[in-house]
Amino acid sequence: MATIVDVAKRAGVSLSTASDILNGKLKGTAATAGRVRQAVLDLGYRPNLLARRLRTPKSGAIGLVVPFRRPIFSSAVIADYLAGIQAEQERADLNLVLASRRYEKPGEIYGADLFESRSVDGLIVIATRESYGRDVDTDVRGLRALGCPLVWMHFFEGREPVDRVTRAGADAWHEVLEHLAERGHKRVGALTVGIGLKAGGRPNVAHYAKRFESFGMCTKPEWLGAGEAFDGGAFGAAMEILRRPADERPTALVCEGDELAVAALQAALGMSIKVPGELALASVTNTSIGATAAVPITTHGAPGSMLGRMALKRLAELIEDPAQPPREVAVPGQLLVRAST
Amino acid sequence: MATIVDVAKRAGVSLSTASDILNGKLKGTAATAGRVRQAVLDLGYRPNLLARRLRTPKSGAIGLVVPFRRPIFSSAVIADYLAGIQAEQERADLNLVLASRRYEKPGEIYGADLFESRSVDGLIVIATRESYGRDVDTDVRGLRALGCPLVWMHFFEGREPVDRVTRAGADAWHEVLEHLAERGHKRVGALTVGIGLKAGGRPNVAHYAKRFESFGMCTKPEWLGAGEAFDGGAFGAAMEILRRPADERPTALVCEGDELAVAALQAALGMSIKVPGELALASVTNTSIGATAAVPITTHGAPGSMLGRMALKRLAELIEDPAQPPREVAVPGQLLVRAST
DNA sequence: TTGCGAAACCGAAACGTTTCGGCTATTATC
DNA sequence: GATAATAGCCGAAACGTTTCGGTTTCGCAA
Repeated sequence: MATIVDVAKRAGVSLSTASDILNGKLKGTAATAGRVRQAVLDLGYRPNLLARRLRTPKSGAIGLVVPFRRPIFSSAVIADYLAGIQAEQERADLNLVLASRRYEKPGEIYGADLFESRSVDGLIVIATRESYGRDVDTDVRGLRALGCPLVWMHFFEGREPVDRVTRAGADAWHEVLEHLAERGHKRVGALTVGIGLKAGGRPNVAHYAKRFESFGMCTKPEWLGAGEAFDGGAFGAAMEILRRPADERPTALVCEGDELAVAALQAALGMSIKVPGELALASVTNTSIGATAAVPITTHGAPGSMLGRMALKRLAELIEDPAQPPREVAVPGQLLVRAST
Repeated sequence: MATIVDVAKRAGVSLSTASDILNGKLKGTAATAGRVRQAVLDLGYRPNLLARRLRTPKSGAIGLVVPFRRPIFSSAVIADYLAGIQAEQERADLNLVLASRRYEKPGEIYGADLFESRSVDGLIVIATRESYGRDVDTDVRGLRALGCPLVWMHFFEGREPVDRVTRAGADAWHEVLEHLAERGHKRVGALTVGIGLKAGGRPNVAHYAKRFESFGMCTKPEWLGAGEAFDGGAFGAAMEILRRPADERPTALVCEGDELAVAALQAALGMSIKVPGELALASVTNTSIGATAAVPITTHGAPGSMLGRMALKRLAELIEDPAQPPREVAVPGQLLVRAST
């Protein structure tokens, strides 16, 4: 394969001139510049990124750590993040290196191997429920000690300050409930996987109840264990709720994410319950699948792809200037009223 | 960060000795070897892979091309492949570089940029429906011209010979139908996305019908446009089928993949149709989600993760010895009878 | 014509490895 | 105890870039 030396030789210039011209450091005579560019075309020269990166300290790639046990990419939320990251990556001309391992050997730190071997300039960690129980503070400290730029996404249960991209989420429940209250709903159910409002993986039932009461609603929240939601559990839970007699059954259901809402939608349609006529459905976490459901789901918040973009942008900043103090980027959300309410 | 020079200096040996010892090319005296290893620990030395790969012609990474428009990772099939690829990658100690772009600029070849810049040693292309209509032969030829080791997965509509990993799939329909015939089913429906049996994206209805007839079954296949399946379309189609009066409704439903079968399952459960009592369900493409459904789905074929593993293994072979003629690795499948029939 | 600043161009060094050929010390063989 | 074979160790070159510092050339004003 052609190297820059071949190009230079063919163009009749020195190696450094060729390099400078190709990198725009030197304009050069119209004649020389032309010869160099022509030589590139003739020889089909493509710079060897390995060599380039060896010289310039950046690797031009970022690592994506998605600790997983099940095939985690099948989650709509993660897929949305990924879509955003990829879109931004294409713009920024960075490579994306997957490090979706389990990192469960003792002492192993999320993605540290990639950074230490200079394969990547920084990391995006998308911590899923799989990392529950893990002492993520150790990861954060370990990576900081290495000087590894890091942006954390999704669940974080540590105490260490760390750069994160989150949804400005505390208001989602509020705004969705408000919306349902305006529509006159009094009996409202909740379908959640039992995380998000309180650390530890269990829903704070009292907390839910209080929020609902403040809108004059009564509720009976239903939740699923972590993971169940993906295995048809959400569908079953929705069926359970909807099988109640019509005057006990909620007139609206707030779900933690669009995936749950879609499951509930399918349960309702299967039981010939009209949406939104007999059952309104809303989700508090916007996901791409909500928009394309049989009845598009009212939801809240910025799309996950936006969060992905922000994460990559922030990481690029950190790589540029690693000395910045950790900062949480909260992407503001808003209510997206769709057909399901 | 410490380099191998620092290690050598600290251990009091020459650079090349340190390198040889660390790479096992040289055993060395117990004393020297010990000093070198200790120096590595003391300094926290990690080899700079960029430099290593510059010297040795391998990059130690493979590229994963998943042309996508929608967030494609949310497909259970792709997620399964990925899981297998990752499992194998972890074993083989290769990096995985994502190139999930659209590659839709004219003349752009799947993943060629990655290979030309020596970022990867080879490519796995997972062509989804998104690449329909693309002239994939150009991609195959282009990559071959570059000398890029290549393994193709999933849909392939080209003529060029190419290394592929496929399911030994033609028999899946046969075996599943046979199984249902043994169970005494006469009225069997089919739910498919309309590809696989014939190029061009349309199902060959006559072909289906003939197969069914050979088992003494009558059928009325139902199909969905590409993409619809993911947007709740499968669920709707299943509902449509199941709403027919009980003596017209099929007693069994064969679905193209577990995802469709799960959608049908949910539709059935919602309509209080017992599975498998009143409706048997089977899929002809094994996917991880079928096993964990509310009623585990009878399915056929090797799991997608196995295909992923095979693809990576084959690619590793090709990287080792690129001169091999293209070969199709067909992973044999078998019927997996589960609760749904 | 002279002087001067800017631009063009070049050679060499550097990035951190691996590897090749050669030298020396050690061990094995007779 | 002499010689051959082996293992230990080393210096230098190489991988393909970018970049630094320098020299030459050019164009323009005085």
